[in-house]
Amino acid sequence: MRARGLKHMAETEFPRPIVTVDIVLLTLREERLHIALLPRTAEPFAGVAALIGGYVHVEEDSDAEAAVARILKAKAGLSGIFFEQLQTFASVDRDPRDWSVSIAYFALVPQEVLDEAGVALELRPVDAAGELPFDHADIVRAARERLRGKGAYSTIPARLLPDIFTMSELQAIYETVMGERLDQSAFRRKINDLNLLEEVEGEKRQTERARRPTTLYRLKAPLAVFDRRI
Amino acid sequence: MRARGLKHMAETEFPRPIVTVDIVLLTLREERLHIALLPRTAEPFAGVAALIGGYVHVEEDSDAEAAVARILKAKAGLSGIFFEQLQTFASVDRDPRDWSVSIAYFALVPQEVLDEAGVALELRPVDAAGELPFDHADIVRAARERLRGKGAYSTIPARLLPDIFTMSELQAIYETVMGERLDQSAFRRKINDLNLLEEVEGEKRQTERARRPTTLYRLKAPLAVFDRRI
DNA sequence: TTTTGCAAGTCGCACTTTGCAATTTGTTGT
DNA sequence: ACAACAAATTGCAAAGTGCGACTTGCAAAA
Repeated sequence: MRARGLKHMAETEFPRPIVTVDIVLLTLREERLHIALLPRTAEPFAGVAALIGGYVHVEEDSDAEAAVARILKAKAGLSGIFFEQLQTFASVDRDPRDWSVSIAYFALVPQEVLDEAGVALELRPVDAAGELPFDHADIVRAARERLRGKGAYSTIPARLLPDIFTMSELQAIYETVMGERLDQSAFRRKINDLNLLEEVEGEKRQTERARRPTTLYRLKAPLAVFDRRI
Repeated sequence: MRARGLKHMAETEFPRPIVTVDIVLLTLREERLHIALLPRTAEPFAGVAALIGGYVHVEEDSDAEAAVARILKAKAGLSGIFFEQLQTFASVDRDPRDWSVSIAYFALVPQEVLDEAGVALELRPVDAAGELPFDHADIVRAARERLRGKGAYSTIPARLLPDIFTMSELQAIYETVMGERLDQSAFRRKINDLNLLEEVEGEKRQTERARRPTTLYRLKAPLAVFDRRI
């Protein structure tokens, strides 16, 4: 395979760029969105906190999603979480080594799942992430915008919650993702009209202090898209 | 630059995939969306009509958009037209030569501009494009969906029209892009409320047969996004 | 036992946005 | 003058939304 790649590079006379994937892994901590970062293990920027990412391994990965799944498992101990392609960043100056292509993904994980993964990730508030190497700050910004944009029209934000959740938790997630307060009665009406959820019977949950027990729900479908804003 | 690439490939031990850009160039012919294709000049699939595309030239292109602009100019005689990144297709089996990455773009061009370019492009209805090499059928499908999706929430469809157009032409474009009929009075009301257009005074146009002269408009901003569907 | 506090969940109503049908307007050809 | 025809507007019912007030179920405090 290696030889084959080099052979064709010679034939076509075109030097090839570096190809990597980078993952903007978002989760919720204390009501705020955070990105998960890892210290880089190699130059350039060795030791600096950066997006989870790595080279595409052409012998091993059948496609870019396979590379993402492999890297999430190996570097963050996560599998089966939601991710989707965000945007590709490709230019001569984004990496000091060479012309480079980063196929960027964004991924969402409930904080419970991240805790269980038991990997030492650095979490930073997504809106105050500080300095990041390469063009990772741009990538994070693009992810934030995409989540805000698609969040209002889909059940993607629910991927930040465990499978079973309350209506208030769902509303809080949407508020966080969209960065604005939502009216409670309108929110419930819309969610009910859209018929996205099913009640999980019999398992009313009590929270710390005394209050009316909450109905629990789960998503009927893993992903639903609607054509009006929530 | 070439040597630099090879040097680092050796250092990192990772063979690099092929990197290309492919462009889904859409235009309007007889009220229908068409894709513009070009016969391939090299193997594989030499002579077969395919998406406009080519290798990223790392010595020449500062980023992926520069590669797109270069290729559009060289292969289709077009410059200054609208394009935006669509999605990246990256897998071991999409190109028989090697593991390959195609950063796909979609572009919109008014039919008048395409005619003036004077390049022999093959136009096929986007919804009946027939056989296409590689995974180009998937890329076209993704472009069609993206246009339908974003079209309803932005002035992107107007990029299929000349700078100056009538309200009916605009409505017809939206109908074509979204694949559904729209109510005339509701459409006009919405467009006016959104305050996207400015009247071009004094240049009322007459069409073939006798009718009330049409007001002409142009977009105030090259691209506007709204949060309700047209 | 009653009261209080609190979030869950519902209701009513004004206001806005939409979908649809009918009407009016400006032009040319007969 | 009027027929024909697309451009453009109007009126109204139906649907969707924002907002405040109200009811419900529970447990701790009185």
